[in-house]
Amino acid sequence: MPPRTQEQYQEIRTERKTRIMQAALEVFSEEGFDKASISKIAGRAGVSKGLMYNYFNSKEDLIKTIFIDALNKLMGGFEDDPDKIPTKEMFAGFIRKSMEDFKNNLPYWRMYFTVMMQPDVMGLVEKEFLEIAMPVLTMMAKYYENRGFENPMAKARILGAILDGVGVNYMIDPENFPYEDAVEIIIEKLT
Amino acid sequence: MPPRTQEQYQEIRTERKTRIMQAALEVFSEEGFDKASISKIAGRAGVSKGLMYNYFNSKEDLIKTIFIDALNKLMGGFEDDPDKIPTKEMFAGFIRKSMEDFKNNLPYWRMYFTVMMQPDVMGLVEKEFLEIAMPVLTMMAKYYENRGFENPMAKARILGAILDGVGVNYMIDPENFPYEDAVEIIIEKLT
Amino acid sequence: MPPRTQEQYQEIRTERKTRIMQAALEVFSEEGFDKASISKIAGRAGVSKGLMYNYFNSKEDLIKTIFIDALNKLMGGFEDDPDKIPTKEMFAGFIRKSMEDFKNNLPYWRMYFTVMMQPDVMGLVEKEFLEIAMPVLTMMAKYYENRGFENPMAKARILGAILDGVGVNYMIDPENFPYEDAVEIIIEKLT
Amino acid sequence: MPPRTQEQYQEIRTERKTRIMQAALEVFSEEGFDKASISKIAGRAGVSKGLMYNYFNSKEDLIKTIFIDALNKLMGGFEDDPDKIPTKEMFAGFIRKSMEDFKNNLPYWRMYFTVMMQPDVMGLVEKEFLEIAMPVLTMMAKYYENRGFENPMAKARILGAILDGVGVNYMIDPENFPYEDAVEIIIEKLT
DNA sequence: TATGAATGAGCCTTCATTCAT
DNA sequence: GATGAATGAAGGCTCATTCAT
Repeated sequence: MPPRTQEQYQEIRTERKTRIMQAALEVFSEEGFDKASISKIAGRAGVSKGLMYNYFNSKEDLIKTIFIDALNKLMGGFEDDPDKIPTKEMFAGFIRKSMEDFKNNLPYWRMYFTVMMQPDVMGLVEKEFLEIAMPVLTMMAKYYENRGFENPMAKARILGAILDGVGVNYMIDPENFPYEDAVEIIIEKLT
Repeated sequence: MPPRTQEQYQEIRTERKTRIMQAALEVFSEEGFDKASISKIAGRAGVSKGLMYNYFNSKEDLIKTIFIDALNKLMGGFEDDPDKIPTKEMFAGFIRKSMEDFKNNLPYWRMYFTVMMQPDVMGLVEKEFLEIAMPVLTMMAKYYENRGFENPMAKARILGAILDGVGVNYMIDPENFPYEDAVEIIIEKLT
Repeated sequence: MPPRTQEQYQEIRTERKTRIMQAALEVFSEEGFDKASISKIAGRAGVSKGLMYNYFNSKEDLIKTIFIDALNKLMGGFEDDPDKIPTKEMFAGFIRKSMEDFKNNLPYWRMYFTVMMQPDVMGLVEKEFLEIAMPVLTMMAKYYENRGFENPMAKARILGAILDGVGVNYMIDPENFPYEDAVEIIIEKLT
Repeated sequence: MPPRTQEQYQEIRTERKTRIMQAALEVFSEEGFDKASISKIAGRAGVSKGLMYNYFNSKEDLIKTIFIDALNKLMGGFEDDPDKIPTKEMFAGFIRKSMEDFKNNLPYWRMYFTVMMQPDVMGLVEKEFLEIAMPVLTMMAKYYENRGFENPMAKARILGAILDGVGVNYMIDPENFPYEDAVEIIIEKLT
C-alpha cells in the first residue's frame, strides 16, 4: 500500500547519501573543514541544503561519517592473519600497496590530513581512527619483533610516521616529489 | 610632557606588533586559522580590535606575517657556508638541533602544519616559504652529493619529508611518540 | 479481498484523525505551539508527515481544530436549560465539576493557555471560542441576575476570570497550589 | 588618549541597550517569544542584527534580561516594612495600586504571561522571579495571619492567583472586561 | 490513499572589517 | 594613533509544506 516500497526508499537514500558523501569529500579536500560550507557541498551534490540534514545530523556528523567510511574502505584491503609472520617481501609489498592506495585516493587523504590538523575535529574521530589503524600498527610491530628489533611497537610507529611524512609531501607537491624513490629507500633501509 | 621621539614611537610599534604576533601564534595554534577570531587575538594581546588593523591589513596578512617571521627565526640558526662540505657529524648535529628547535617551538609548528593543510592559506605563503626553506634543502643536497648519492636533491627532499613525518607525529602525541629514537634511526640509516 | 465499504473507510479516517489530534494535543501542551513540530506530532501519532495534510490543511488548522474540539468536549457536560433557574447548590456543583474537569484534562488546558497567549493563534479561534463559552457565561449571568445582583454579566465574567486565575496557578504548580481551597473560598464568597 | 572617553562609551551602551530592550519588549509582547525574530527586534530598535549580540549573548539572554529588569521596575514601588502590620486600607491600596501598574504596563505583562506559558522559557527566569515575587506574597500572608486566617500563605497564593486571573482577562479584552469592578469585589469579599 | 524525500525560506549567531570620534 | 560600536554577509540548522510515486 505504500506508494514506494521500502526497497525503493532505501535505494534512493543510499544513492543520495553516496552522492552527498562524494561531494563532501571533494569539497572538504579542496577547502578544509571550516571553509567548506554546507551550501557548497549541497550544490556540488545537486541537492538542497535542507536535504543534507535528512541524511546527516550536522556538519560534524558528515565529516565524521565520510572519514570513517573512507578509512574503512581504504583499510579494507588489509587482511591480518595473526598467525602468519610477514616476510620481508610481504612487508615491502604491503608498503608499496599502501602507497598505491594513497596515490589513488588523494582527495580522501587530503581531507584526512585536514582533519588531523584541525584541533576540534580530530577529537570526533579519534576513537574510530585508532580502532581501524591499530591492526596495521600491530602487524608492523609483529614484523619487527620477529626480526629481533627492540621496542617493536616504537619501530612500527616510527615507520608509520615516516610514511605519513612522505605521503604528505607527495600530496602537497605531486608533480615533483619523488614518492616512489622515497618508498623504496624506506623499504631498503628501514625494514 | 615632552613629545616622544621618533625612536620611542618606533619602539612602541615594534613592541606592540610583537605582542600581537605572539598572541596570534598562540591562538592560531590552539584553534586553527578559521576558528581563531580577531577579537580573541586582540584580547589575548591586550589591544583593541581596531588597532590590529593598524599593524596588519587583514587576518590573512597577519597569519602570513607571523608564518614568515617565525620561519625566519627558526631557520635563523642555520648558517650556510657554500664552500664548506658538511661532515656526517655536522649533518647529524644539524638534524638533532632541528629536532630541539621543533620541540621548543611546538605552538609555532602546530600553526605551521595547520597552515600547510589549509588550501587557501598555503597559497599566500608559498613563495616566501620556498625562499627560506631552499637553503636548507640545498645544503642537504650538497651533503648527499658529496657522499656520492645519485639525485641528491631528491634525497634531500625525502629526508625533509621524513623529518616532517616524525615531527607531526610527535606533535600529535608528544607523550608517547618516540621522537628521539626516530631521529637517531633516521640519522643512522639515512645519512 | 473485498473492497472496504464507505463506512469502513470513514471509520479509519475518524480513528486516525482522533489519534493525530490526541498526539498533537500532547505535543502542543509539552512544547508550545511554535516548538511543536509537525514531524514530532506525526511520529507520536504513528502516521506519516504527509498524511497529516490529508486531515488538516496546516499547522494552524490543526491547533484550531483540536482547540475547538476539546473545548466542545469539555463543555459537553454543560446542559443549559434556559427555563431553569440554578440554585446556589447547583451553581456550586457546576463550579466544582469544572474544577474536576480541569484537573482531569490538564494537558488540554495547558495547550489552551498556550494558545490564549499566542497573539497570532488566538485570532484564529476567537469566534468559535466565544460561541462555545458564551452559554456558560449566560447561565452564570442568569444565576446572578436571579439573585438580584447588578450587572450580572459583568459579575459572570469576573467569576470566570477568577476561576481562570486559580486554574492557571494550579496548572503551573499542581503540587503546591491549594486548588480545592481556592474553589471553596470562591464558592463561599462569590456566589 | 582614547578617542571617546569611557563615559561616552558607557552612555552609548546604556542608550542602545535601553532602546533594544524597549523594542524587544514590544515585539515579544506582540508576537510571543518564538515568533519574535531578532531581525524584527533589531529593525524596531533601529539597529543592525549583529549589534544585538554586542549587548545580549542570545535571544534567551535578551528576554531574560528584560523580564527581570521590568519585574524589578514594576515591583520597585513595593516597600516591605517587616514590622508594620498592614491595615485593611493599606492592603486595599496596595491591590489598587498594583492594578494601576498593570494597566500602565500592559505590554510588559503581555510578555510576562507569554513567558509564563512557554515551557522552555519559564525555566530561565524561575529563580529570579521567585526572589522578586516572594516578598509580596509574604506581605500578603502576614496580613492574613494578623487577621486570624488559617493557612495564611495559602490564602495569599489564592489571592495572587485571583488577581492574575482578572489581570489576564483584562489584558485579553481591555475594552470590555470590568477590571475595576473585579478588583473592588475582590477587595470587598476577600480581604 | 499513504509515504517520506525534497525544498526553500527563515532563524539565530558569528565575525572580519570599517569608521566616527 | 586608539577605541570599540556598528555593520552586513555568511554560516549552520530547522521545519512547514509539497509532490512524485
